[in-house]
Amino acid sequence: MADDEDGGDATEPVVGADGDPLADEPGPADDDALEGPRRSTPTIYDVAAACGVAPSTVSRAFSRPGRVNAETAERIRRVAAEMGYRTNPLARALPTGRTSLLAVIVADVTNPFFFEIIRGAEEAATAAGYTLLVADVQESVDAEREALDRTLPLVEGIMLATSRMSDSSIRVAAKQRPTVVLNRIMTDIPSVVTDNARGMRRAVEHLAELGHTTITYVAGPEASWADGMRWRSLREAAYELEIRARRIGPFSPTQAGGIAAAHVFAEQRSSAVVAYNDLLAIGLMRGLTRLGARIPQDVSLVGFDNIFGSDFCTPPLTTVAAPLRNLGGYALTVLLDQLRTPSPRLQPRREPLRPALLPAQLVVRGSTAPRGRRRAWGPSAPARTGPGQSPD
Amino acid sequence: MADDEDGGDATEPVVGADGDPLADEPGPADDDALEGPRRSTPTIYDVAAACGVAPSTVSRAFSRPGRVNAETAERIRRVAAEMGYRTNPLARALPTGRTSLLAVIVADVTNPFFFEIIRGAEEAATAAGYTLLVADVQESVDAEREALDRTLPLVEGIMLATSRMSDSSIRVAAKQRPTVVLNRIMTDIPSVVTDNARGMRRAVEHLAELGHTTITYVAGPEASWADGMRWRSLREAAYELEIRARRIGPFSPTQAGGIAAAHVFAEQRSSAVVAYNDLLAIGLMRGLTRLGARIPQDVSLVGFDNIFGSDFCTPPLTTVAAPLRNLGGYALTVLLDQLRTPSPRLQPRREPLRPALLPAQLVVRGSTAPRGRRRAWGPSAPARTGPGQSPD
DNA sequence: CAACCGATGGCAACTGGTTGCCACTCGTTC
DNA sequence: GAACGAGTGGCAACCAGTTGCCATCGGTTG
Repeated sequence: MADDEDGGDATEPVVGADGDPLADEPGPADDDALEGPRRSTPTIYDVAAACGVAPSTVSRAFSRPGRVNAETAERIRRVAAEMGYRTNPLARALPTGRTSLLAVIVADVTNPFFFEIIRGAEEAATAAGYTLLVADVQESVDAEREALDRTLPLVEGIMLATSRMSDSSIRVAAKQRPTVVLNRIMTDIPSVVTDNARGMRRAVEHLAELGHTTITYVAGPEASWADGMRWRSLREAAYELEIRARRIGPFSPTQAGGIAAAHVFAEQRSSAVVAYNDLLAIGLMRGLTRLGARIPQDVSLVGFDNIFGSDFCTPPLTTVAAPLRNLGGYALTVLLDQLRTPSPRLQPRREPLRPALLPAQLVVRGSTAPRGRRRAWGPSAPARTGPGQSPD
Repeated sequence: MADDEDGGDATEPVVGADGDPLADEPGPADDDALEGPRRSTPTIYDVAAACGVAPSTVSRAFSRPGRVNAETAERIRRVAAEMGYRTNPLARALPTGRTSLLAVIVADVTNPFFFEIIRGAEEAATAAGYTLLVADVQESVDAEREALDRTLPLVEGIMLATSRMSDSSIRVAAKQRPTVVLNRIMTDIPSVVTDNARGMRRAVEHLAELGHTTITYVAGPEASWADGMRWRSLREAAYELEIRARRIGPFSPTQAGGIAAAHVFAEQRSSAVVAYNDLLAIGLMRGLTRLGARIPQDVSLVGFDNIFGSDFCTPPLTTVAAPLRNLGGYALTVLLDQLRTPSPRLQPRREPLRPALLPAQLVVRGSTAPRGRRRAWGPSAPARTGPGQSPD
């Protein structure tokens, strides 16, 4: 988070695009530096000539420490620096295949769930000398396949953060490049996931301690693995703690979905709710508030993921925090490990690969409270005249 | 926004990373596909041999429509498709320099200000057949320079979304590749900015219509161009509409900065506030609420940018919406224009380049209201016992 | 003194496309 | 019948590095 945009000086309130921003009327005087902008960067051949050595020696001076006499290497490096030599990554990549690029494919860059994942991955990649290529596929399987097609030949490895593709499509990709999947478990491809089960367990314990005896799970999309997993975990935890568990949904995991869920929930209430994710929880919060319920006095609400914004909705959301930054960073580490050990990929294995489970953490904020006595709210309840809800 | 993460099946609650995820105990039976994973993709040479033509003909069949006899070309394409030939982008890029890559350097991927910008840029890039490389520089000038070093030789053009570097550093980069800057105006490099002046004007008019007579501007970072511009525009608009304008700050444009600003503001109040950006505004909102002020009854609050979350804080924030998606998309278009017209870059020009100003839009939500009568709030006011603010 | 060896540097092939230029064919025109 | 020109295809150079292999050299060992 932190700093923000710079801005433009608008002393010239000119609106609209320049028709041809680069049109340059042929001037008489200032064409002195005719071939100025054409200066291309020097190559190892130029450096070699300047040093009186062979190009291969220059190449080795940079990429094979020790292979060249120390003094010679030093001289070459000095001359190269003076000439402003920079090795051309494309030329290096062609024979070696080492592009120093990694790709992360995210389902939706505008979903705050991914921000910290990208940040974590980028950090780890940069630290390891790699550049990260972020591709947004806007929740489309076709776009994902195309992005993969485009980037696969370019990169040394790929990280699929929440792929929408089938397992077999993922395997096809993994056959070509080292691959790691996030938030999804595959037995033949390294996986990194949040420990949803434990996170849910913590959430249920928290609600139980507050005296709640029935929990409603507001489900996300049916196709989501996480959704199934969270619901199962909730049920198991509730069983152990002797609490009733119910389920409504599925709903789209968006604010709109949450608002829709609020109406369904109003028909079959409970004092506590766990939502599939924060976006849904926030929508639910808005919907319930509009229906006259007070949170957390009437309904305690728990979300999942701890995305940006879950701390400044009102009340701030209690949520099971996914270790987003670590998720991205750790997944990238797994990818780097694969790059370092050039073992045959996707060999049929005796025992399935075990996923890495990263711990979730329950962040208790303002949306959960001890169970109060029952109170009327909702469409059928008498209109409230409390301190004005904002006209939204 | 929309869909969200998939999830892992946690029937096997195994924690931690696999030591060596790819270690494969040498099995006796399944090594039949010995050179299976080693199959490299076919090249134009393979295709040429299969077709009985020269490699150059294959190359032209793909990249020079019409240059090759239609039947021959068709045959080549068919055979290539059968063999699964895909042109190697690296090999193509080496002689031509056409990598089909563009880079966008953002100051902070976790800042919601950038989400839609990235999305817009990525959309435009993909549509034009380019792949977008997103680099996050975490607000660090050094990291930005390094990211630039790393990506410049790889890409065909760069988009600097809110660069922290000096103008001259940007010019150095622009000398090497077509460049466009966002949220910053340079006279010799194409710029795309939000029309802050008009946006601010609309905000001031809105507050004036609500009866406010004094507006406090809560400033962002001093180094920010946008900040200076917004303050100037506010002052000018206020002057014309005969309203008083005041200014406090600078503050860090974060939620924390906003909370700090709340305390300063409490000392010298006014009924209306315009904040440098939404993050600051949201922090301010939280800070003021904690101090006992009611928003919008006691203080009307306007933010800038309309970032993710500004609609679900309480009350929802009235804000000057930057056309984020367009900003990214349009800037990318400008970049593509430069790529298409290979004119000399950065030639000294008679007349300065005019920036493209994209219109902002005032989004009126719940944080602004008609000016009410003065009411006591703040640390000195008698403690309020209103409907419980959540324990945050 | 011969054989050997490690250190060092150069040669040339290789990565996989692109493209300028030339050669050939065939139909047209003077 | 010669000259011309468009349509096609091939040759070979080129992009800028990397790397296997060999030659040379000085020093060491038997």
